[in-house]
Amino acid sequence: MPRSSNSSSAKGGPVTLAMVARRAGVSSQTVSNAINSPDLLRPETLERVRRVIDEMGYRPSRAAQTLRTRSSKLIGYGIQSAAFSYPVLDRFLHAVSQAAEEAGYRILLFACPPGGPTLDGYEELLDQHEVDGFVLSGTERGDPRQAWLTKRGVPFVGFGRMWSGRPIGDWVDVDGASGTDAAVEHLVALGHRKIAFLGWERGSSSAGDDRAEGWQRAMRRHGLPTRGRRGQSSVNDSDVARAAVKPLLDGGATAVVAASDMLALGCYQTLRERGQTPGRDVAVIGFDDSPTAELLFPALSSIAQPLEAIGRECVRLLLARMAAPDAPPERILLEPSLVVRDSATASPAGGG
Amino acid sequence: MPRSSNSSSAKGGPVTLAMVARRAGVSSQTVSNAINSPDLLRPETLERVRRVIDEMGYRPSRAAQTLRTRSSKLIGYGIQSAAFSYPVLDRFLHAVSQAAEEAGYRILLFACPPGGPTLDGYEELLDQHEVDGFVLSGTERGDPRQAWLTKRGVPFVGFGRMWSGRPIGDWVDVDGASGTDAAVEHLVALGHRKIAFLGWERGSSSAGDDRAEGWQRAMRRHGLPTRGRRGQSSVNDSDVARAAVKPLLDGGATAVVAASDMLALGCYQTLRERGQTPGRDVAVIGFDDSPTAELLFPALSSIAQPLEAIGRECVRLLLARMAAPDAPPERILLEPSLVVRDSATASPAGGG
DNA sequence: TCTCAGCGTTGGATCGTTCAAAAGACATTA
DNA sequence: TAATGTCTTTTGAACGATCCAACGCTGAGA
Repeated sequence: MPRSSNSSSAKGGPVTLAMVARRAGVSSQTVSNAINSPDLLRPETLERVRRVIDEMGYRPSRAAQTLRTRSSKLIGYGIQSAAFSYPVLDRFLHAVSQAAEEAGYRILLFACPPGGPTLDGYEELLDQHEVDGFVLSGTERGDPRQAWLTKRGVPFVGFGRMWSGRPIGDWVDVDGASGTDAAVEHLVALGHRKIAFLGWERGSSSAGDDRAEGWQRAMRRHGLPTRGRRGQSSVNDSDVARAAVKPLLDGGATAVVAASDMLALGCYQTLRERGQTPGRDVAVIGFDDSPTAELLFPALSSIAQPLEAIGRECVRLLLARMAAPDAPPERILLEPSLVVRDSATASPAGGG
Repeated sequence: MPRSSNSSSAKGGPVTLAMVARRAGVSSQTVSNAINSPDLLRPETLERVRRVIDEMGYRPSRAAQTLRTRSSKLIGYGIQSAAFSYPVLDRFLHAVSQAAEEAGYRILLFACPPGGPTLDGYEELLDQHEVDGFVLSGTERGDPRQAWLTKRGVPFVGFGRMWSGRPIGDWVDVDGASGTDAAVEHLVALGHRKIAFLGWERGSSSAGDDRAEGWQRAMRRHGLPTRGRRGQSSVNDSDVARAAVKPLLDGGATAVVAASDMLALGCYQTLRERGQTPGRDVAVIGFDDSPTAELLFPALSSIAQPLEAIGRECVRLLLARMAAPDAPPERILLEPSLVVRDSATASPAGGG
């Protein structure tokens, strides 16, 4: 089957609908139908048209489709400045892209200025009809995007719960509380009782609060005290992170559950500085399962997010919203999974 | 100045060229000229049209522009499967996006299947006129993309030298050799003589070979032997990485320069396993300056790539290629910078 | 016999923009 | 006055697809 490409570099320019139509001896509308509503055609016509499409290597022009249908089949994603580094962004983007492509969509990147996303970028993309919807991430309290997009009737989905006052919009999130809960369970089973939590400042990050919550409820369930066992670091400051670990260790903690792998690393640092060995003297569990986790010594136990599923669900919810703008919002909470490595396999040194 | 938005959610649909024209009392072509060739208009007409454009919040429809001009103002970037994790991808993508936007372009993501990029994704994007060009990364020997794109006359730029036989195409790369050379210089200044290099298998990665080369030439310049001081790990296997470090340490190396932060971490692991402390017993320098480098204990010295500059140059070269398809190829080699942290500040323990 | 819905297909209008070329305005020159 | 040229604006036709309203024909129901 000689399937030549629709290359515009080949002589004669791109293959158009009309060219296919002429060669197949039908009108261009019929060719269009062959692609978009094959059931309208008589089987033999369909067969013939399809063969010609294949022979000529025809592919519809996205620009023309977009102009006519007013749908670009593009999904916008604002990529934040690297200030707040997200170690698994590459996997997330790959997952979203792949899921989008399976539905005939693609991801359009645009740069969000440092210091939090503004609405300008979103407005420009919309006004120019460049995108059909958005995937948001890093949605925090006070983020104006959700309300603004909702008001304008723009489809969007958030990766991360959106808790600006009353909940609005669709989102997909990971049940962080469930993850830290499982981490505590694992540590308790090993015999740990003094389990600390190292997170961010209360209220500064909703995901952080969520993860703290899981730790707290698991501790309570086992009748273990949490008082004085919660350390608060500021976001993105490794010095503060290290300082925040100290009172926890001074309090005799034999295990630390951290709200991110970065914080877990701060914990490693402080332990090393004191001449202690992470994993042996104090068990550590991180969050995110970033690529470096398994390369550390000892290998860092961490709570892995199901990124492929997240990407899939984001796209699914977004397409559903486009199809039914007035349907009730849908929220998906996915389970993370605890990846146990050497940093959390030992029982407490002093017996708990 | 009441600048209302071009929202399609507002009643009446989007603002078009014709609507602006009617309101300004000119033809739509004149409005188009006001935007694309302002010098054709009489100053007072230009002023009036511009005011109306601003009042109505008009923004040209990208789809219509694309259809007419045959240029989508989009740049394709194939994001590889997460198998080969690249820790600074987020910073690279942000940099490229930002640079692209300053030139009126945006980045279109598409998922490359695991196991190396295929041409299908590129062909589809081209045939549908979705992109004007590509940014490639992870270009290795035997990569068919460069030759294929060149043959079809598609503009592209590589991040990473493209060494498939004779060089083709434009690229931007980091002078890895210069980076490892500087690392050796730094270590020599500290008094180290037995400086090992931990890289990947010879020939498996061109960037890896390049980085090895810099180490070798610096060693030779100082009259230091390199024999038996080069360790070879396979890509992406931390066990092999750890094993590869051992002979280097057994050989009495007091410092290790690694071809990536991942490999440097393997080095940390092996040292810890032997009860040694990285940075104190053996100096370690990584490559990439991934976000975790400064969070390790001791903080990992690393060679940082100028990602913002890389993004800017990629876009610049790509646009130049589009403007002049037959111009001679341009290659940019950027200098990385050594970031010294605790892992490489001590003189050799035994005196070198 | 007449109407009418359904069949697979078609022609024409349309989406919003830019290109090419014609047309108008105005001053200059013969 | 008419011809010439320059500067500014308009007209008409694409770009390549989809939407809509019909086409002529058949068979079923009234």
